[in-house]
Amino acid sequence: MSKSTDELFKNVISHAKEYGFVFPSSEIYDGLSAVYDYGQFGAELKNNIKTYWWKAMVQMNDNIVGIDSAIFMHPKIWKASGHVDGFSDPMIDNKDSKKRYRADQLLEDKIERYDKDGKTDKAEQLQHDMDEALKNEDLPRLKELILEHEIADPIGGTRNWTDVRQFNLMFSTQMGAVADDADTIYLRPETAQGIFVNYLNVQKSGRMKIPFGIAQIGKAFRNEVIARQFIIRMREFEQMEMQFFVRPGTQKEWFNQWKETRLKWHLALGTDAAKYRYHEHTKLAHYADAAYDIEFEFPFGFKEVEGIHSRTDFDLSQHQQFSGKKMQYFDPEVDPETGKPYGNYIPYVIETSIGLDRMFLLTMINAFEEEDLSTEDKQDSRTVLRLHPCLAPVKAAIFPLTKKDGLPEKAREIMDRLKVDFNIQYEEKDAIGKRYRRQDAIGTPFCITVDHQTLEDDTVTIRYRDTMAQERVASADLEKIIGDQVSWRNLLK
RNA sequence: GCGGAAAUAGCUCAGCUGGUAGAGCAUCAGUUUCCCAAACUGAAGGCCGCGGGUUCGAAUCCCGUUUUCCGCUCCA
Repeated sequence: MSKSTDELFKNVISHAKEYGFVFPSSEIYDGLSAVYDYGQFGAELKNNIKTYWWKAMVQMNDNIVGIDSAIFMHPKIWKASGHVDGFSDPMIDNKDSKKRYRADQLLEDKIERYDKDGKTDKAEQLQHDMDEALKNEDLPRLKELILEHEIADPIGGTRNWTDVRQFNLMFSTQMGAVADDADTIYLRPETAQGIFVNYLNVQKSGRMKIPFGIAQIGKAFRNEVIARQFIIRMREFEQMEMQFFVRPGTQKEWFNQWKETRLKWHLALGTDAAKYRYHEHTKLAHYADAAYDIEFEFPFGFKEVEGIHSRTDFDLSQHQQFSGKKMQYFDPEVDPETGKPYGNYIPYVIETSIGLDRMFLLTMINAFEEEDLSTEDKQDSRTVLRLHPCLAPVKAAIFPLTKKDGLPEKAREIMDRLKVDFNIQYEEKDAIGKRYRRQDAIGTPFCITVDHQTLEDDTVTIRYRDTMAQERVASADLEKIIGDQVSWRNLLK
């Protein structure tokens, strides 16, 4: 990482905190690792990003509908999805080789070796001890066993082990007043399952015909071993996901289409296309038959912002098996090859899944500029967030040029008119230039100044964030001028 | 998780070999000015991340801990 990009990232983080975009969670108590809160402008920006996504996905596609499923779900769902078995392992690290192993697998290997060597007594004893320890979730005991049986790192060969730790990516809690294993439920580690388990409800109640999609925006939780780089990897984060249900055999086409559609969504914001790239997964997850990430070049390198995955019929099949409910869809359309309807099948799924917090950070980094405005006479600079007007937290700020002569009253009158349509700020403190710069720092695209001429002919000046140029316009035209610029039409057309 | 670095005002940082806590910007009140960081006057803001230890005395030295950043590792 070069020094300047490193600086950029730090400056964005400082800026985000200083101007009320992102704060460390629980900061007065020293913060909580990898948890962040959105401040007054951050919340607005985040909501605008959500709106852009929701409109582009749900409103603009008549075959996609949106839902909002609960964070708590039946625990069996996570068994069906593979999350329970995939992510609750006792792990141990070797301090010399820095390799991490599953503690139970190291012991299993040892048992096998005892068996091979004819030491069946030892094998049985160890098996018994291990089962006991696993059952009781006695992690110190697992380490004792590893030490007792002199198990060495298969790669490094040393026995310099850390303690055994339970790695479970899912947060768990108890439902019901009595703490009992049977009542353990999880905070969802992804929003996708909320869509899969509602697939039948939506399809039937909405009379949806394949191909169709279900979209959702919501929080997900992962107990990451390490979480760093600001809001790139958080323990509580927000996803915007869409699962698109298609006829088996057509998944490739749809996959390619969504891959392109989603990148276009990003580029419509005016981001430099060179900052984006696709990354193809070569090692596919157990559920996928194709997977691409859309990556963005953050100051610390390319990072995944969005994933487009072809999930086959894995999830719906699993839920059919675990729930005992049929997940099939009857497709009445006639197959030209056979001349008969396609009939019953479990749909294949194309998933688009974007990390909202990452999108937020991307937007901030992309918009952030420390512009040098120095002239020969004096040094000058400004910090400006060049946010797309649709995403800007505050659409316009209204300033009376001075605090006297009835200008504040006039300015407030205009604000009261505009605030019905737009998020507006009013400021009368400090010199006009300073107020302009303050608004630049939070990305407000327009500043409207009420001066003495306003009282005579009802015109105001409008000053543009990006060019810093000013224009005199009729106050009555403001709704149209601002409205045109912040209209979602600019992004969705 | 391992290794490295850091933590002092809202932000950026200074604070020497231990001896009363500092600056710039920002904030608030006022005067003045008025179209791009104005000036002046005044004010507020600090458990020097937290806990222990050494010391007559710790922001400063030592130990622990929390949080953050960097590298590895991890991320179905």
